[in-house]
Amino acid sequence: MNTCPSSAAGDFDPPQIPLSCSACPACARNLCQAVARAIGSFPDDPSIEVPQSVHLINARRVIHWGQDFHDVVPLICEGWAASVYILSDGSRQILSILLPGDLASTALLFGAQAGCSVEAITDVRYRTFAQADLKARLLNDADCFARFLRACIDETARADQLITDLGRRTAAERIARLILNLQSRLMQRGMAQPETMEMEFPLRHHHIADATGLSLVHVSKVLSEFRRSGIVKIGDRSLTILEPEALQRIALM
Amino acid sequence: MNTCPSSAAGDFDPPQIPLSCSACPACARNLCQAVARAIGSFPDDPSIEVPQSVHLINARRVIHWGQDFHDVVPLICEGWAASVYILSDGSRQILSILLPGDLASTALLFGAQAGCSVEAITDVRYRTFAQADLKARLLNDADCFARFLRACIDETARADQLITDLGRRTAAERIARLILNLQSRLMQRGMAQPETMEMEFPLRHHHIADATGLSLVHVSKVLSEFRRSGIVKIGDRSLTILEPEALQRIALM
DNA sequence: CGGTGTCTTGAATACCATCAAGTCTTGTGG
DNA sequence: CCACAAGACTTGATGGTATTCAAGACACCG
Repeated sequence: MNTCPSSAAGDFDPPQIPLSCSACPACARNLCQAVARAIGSFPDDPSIEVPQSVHLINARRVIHWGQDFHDVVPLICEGWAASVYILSDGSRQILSILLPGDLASTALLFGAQAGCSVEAITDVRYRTFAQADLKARLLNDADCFARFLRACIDETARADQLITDLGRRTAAERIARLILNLQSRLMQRGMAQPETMEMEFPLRHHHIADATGLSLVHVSKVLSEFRRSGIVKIGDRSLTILEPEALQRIALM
Repeated sequence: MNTCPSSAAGDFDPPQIPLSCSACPACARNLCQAVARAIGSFPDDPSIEVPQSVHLINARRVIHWGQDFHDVVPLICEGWAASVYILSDGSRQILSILLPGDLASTALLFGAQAGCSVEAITDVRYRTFAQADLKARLLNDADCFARFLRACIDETARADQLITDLGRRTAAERIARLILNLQSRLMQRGMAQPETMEMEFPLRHHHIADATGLSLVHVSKVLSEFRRSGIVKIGDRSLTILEPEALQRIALM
């Protein structure tokens, strides 16, 4: 795991960047590769590396403030993050959990101020892209554009699912679906074992609560019930799905 | 009001199409004009009119089935519609209420099957655009592309707001926000009176319930309370906001 | 060692869903 | 034109799901 001294500015080891980007499980299927190549900051050509666009940040720190204006958009390279909307009374709603390769928000690419913040769940390495660069590239590079559209569609589909989850499903259903969705996304990235059904799971209960629109206390009760009935095993930042069929039955898939 | 005999196929009066499109309050600010001009079906050049892409449909009918594949996407010309996700147990969640000028879903433009249906709330006139035409145009026409991005951003922002509404707000808050959102969107189109605060309001209670994730019964109770306290007046498919400040206070804006 | 963050459990309560019954309107066909 | 059915809205009673409040256990860290 990366640990960052304190500041968000680039305090890192330059030669490691190309190495870790090449190993990034999301590089091939996401915007990252296409955009970075287009802009000229991809490891293909380390001489044009743009190191100041890469940042390390500690868990529970804010990557991107929603109320500010930005001309850049962050892309998660390593670790977990979340885009969060914070209400005036202090309560919070997680709009999306961001995994490696995810852009903070595809719409935020163009729309300056989105109102939602991005927070690190684990220690996170991310890079930022300038809106102007991206906008120009999308119209000139068909591959970029196709990946961008794919990312938009995925994001919209997941948002629609989340809306129906919050509007029409019970607590157990929401939590089961969150787990299954994360597992599926981790599998796409080769970050979860297909056989053992074990996955990295750094979410705290309050993250699950904010993602599912529930209270922290109730999340604890539902998860305890899942554990008692032998559906999942949770331990030390990891989660194992012991009975996938049971979990899918709960999730109404 | 348009009344359509029965079928969804084009059973209409061709010369009226250009007339009504010119009068469309959404034409100027939306994709419609730019795209239609690009594809060659805009009233600017009636000779290339594509009448078979225009449809009339009755209230409570389905415009677009979510489980089917489509190579076209509907754009609302007149009337109100809704994009709805239907669960296996029959319960429903409205993802978005569609007003004149709205594309059913900007992501659906490219992603074939989205899983959500589009239903007419009132009698609706809509036109369909072929995905292929649009996709090509967006890359060639900067004005088209800009409007498309704007529509994407608006749609994403409203989806994010809906997620936090459903996850973190009470019934009264959700309903107040729904009313204010609709009023704001109608104003943009010149379809609501700024002075009298009166607006067309064809939503049934079950529409409000499905849009806010509440039960039909509870919607009735909250609206009755709003009426009793003199905040809104509801009558014959119209709604008047009598005390805007009170409504905004409830909505936590 | 206190401070902070995390998780758990129980009790009381609030919010909203469900059930049920009734009124009223709208549309349809005989 | 009337009868009937279906849709729309309201209201009260009851119950369940999830929140809030509260207190305690545990781990981690400076």
